[in-house]
Amino acid sequence: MATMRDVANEAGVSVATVSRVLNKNGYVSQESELKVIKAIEKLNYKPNAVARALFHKTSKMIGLIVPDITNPFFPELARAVEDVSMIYGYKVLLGNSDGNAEKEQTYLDLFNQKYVDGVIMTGHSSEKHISLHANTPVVVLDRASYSELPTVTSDNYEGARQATKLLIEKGAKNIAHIRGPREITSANDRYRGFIDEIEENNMSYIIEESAFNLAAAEEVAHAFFDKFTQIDGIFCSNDTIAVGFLKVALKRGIQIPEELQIVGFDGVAFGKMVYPELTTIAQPIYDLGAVASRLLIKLIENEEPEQTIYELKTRVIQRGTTR
Amino acid sequence: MATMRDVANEAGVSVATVSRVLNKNGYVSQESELKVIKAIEKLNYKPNAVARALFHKTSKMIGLIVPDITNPFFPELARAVEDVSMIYGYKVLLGNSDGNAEKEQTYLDLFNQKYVDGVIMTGHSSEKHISLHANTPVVVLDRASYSELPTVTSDNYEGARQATKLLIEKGAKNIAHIRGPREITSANDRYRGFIDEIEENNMSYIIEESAFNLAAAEEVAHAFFDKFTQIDGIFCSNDTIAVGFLKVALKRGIQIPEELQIVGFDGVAFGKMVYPELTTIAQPIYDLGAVASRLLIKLIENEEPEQTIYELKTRVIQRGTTR
DNA sequence: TTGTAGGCGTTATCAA
DNA sequence: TTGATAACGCCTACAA
Repeated sequence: MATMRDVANEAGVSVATVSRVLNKNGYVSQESELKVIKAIEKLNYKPNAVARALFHKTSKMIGLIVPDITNPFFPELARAVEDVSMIYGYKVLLGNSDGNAEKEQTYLDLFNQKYVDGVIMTGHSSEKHISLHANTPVVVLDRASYSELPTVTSDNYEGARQATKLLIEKGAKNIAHIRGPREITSANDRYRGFIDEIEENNMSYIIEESAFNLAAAEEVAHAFFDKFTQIDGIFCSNDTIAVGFLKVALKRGIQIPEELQIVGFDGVAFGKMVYPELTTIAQPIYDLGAVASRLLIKLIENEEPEQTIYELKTRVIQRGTTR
Repeated sequence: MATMRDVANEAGVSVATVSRVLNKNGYVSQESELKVIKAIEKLNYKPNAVARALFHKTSKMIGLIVPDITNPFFPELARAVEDVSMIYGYKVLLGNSDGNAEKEQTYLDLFNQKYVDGVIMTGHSSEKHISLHANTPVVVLDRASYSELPTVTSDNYEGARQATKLLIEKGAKNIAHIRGPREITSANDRYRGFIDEIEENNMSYIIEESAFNLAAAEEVAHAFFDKFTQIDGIFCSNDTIAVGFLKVALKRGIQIPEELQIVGFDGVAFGKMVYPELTTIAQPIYDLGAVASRLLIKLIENEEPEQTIYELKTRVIQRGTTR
């Protein structure tokens, strides 16, 4: 690897001059500049990011912590973060926390040691624990906004109301909500949205709970269908649960959407892979990531962001599991 | 952030001594060691990874290039890479190449500038282009082994034979193969496996081609079912295509698996989300990533690896789309 | 307009 | 057993 020194020698100037043309600051004659540029090309010189980081205490890297990249919600988010980071010249360091505060802190420490310029945290572990180098900005994604930290979420409450309203409009009379885990803020917001909408319509309802994974959802679904036979509309707290219910319903010969309508939440890709395709409340997943990255980068670069809390709108996607 | 200097001052010794206790090399008295350890704790000192990297020309980071983390095959791979890297003290830098050689090279350059210790490349762009700092090891994942580079793949050829054999065993008489794009090595290997198996059984067959995405697959499927009505078994080059065909078949009222059996390839998570669940040839996705990381780390640490080419076995998973 | 030199935080060499 | 010190590659005063 060629160094600045090599370039300087090749061009017959000092390293300072090379640095000047590289960073376009300070005076440098046309002549010198040309020589330097030629030398750079000839040697295929690329500045050493590590040395730069050491000097600037800044690395042009951002850290991204997700609970589990294997969860279909997060790849799209990660993709967005990477895309926009790249545009602004930032690389992304990835960490899976499994929603575990200790692992989260481990990554935070690692990130600090690497001089990452900022971090995006998603997931639901309590953020009381998080300790980061004082002036490293953090933005929190898809998590409660009870904190002081800049936050980007989608409007889970309103989304849940949309879901419930849709079911009612489509003629469902006996509606159930399968809520997600109580530790997860977004699940709670969706629950509240459901309740408020249904009560405003003076309807009765049923609540069950399931973890956000397929096996759990199927188990809950079996028990559910054994117990309740009159239900003709289900709003599930996310698409995974919805698909679990859909599968079990199909297996039991329940006609979808004629006898039973199902609405999910998230808008992940596999909603289009099942048949009938899943009606769902889509979060703007890519946008969440993109907005979070842009916000973070503004924070990093000390530009005053217009806002520091974003709550993005959800969108109703009507497909085959509603009439 | 406390530096070594601070620790040295606090402990009343020189930075050299601090360095010695940190790296456990060289002589240092019990007494000094204790003082240093205390100072480290008191100041909550963490060594600066960037300075270390600068000195050692090594960063304890590995670069991972995937075509698109959004493609359901890669998150599990990435997770495996991250898990085992973490165990050995390596962090992972992620890049999406979109199968584009130029983007790939961009990441490679970035990685070089950051002193990454090794890189794992997946996807299908030609690797003639790849140029990396001479002694940075690379392992290639899920790609042809026509190269000199250390490679980890699964046995696509044999997997395709398993798929075909299964269809035949289950009584399919008129079998089609929906092959993947011709630029993709694994698609070609699967194609060959299909052909060889079917010819050994003296059966006739039909070949169609589809890109590896749902929309394309559905389109191909519609045209396919318009044209061919006798087909009772389809082996699809990956699970996405298989799900596309399944959806269209279901929509057309074709009984699965009674009238038509479908076998996919990959074993990704959504195969269990559809109903009937997808029968498939599973690649050991997590293992692929884990094996690749371990191999890479051995290469990085100059341990002689036992082998440099791995071809992992696939596994037949019989579910609902076969009898 | 250009070059010299010191420092970013660590490590390793060499004297003491 | 310990401490100066040079070096990793880059950047920025400061001097020339």
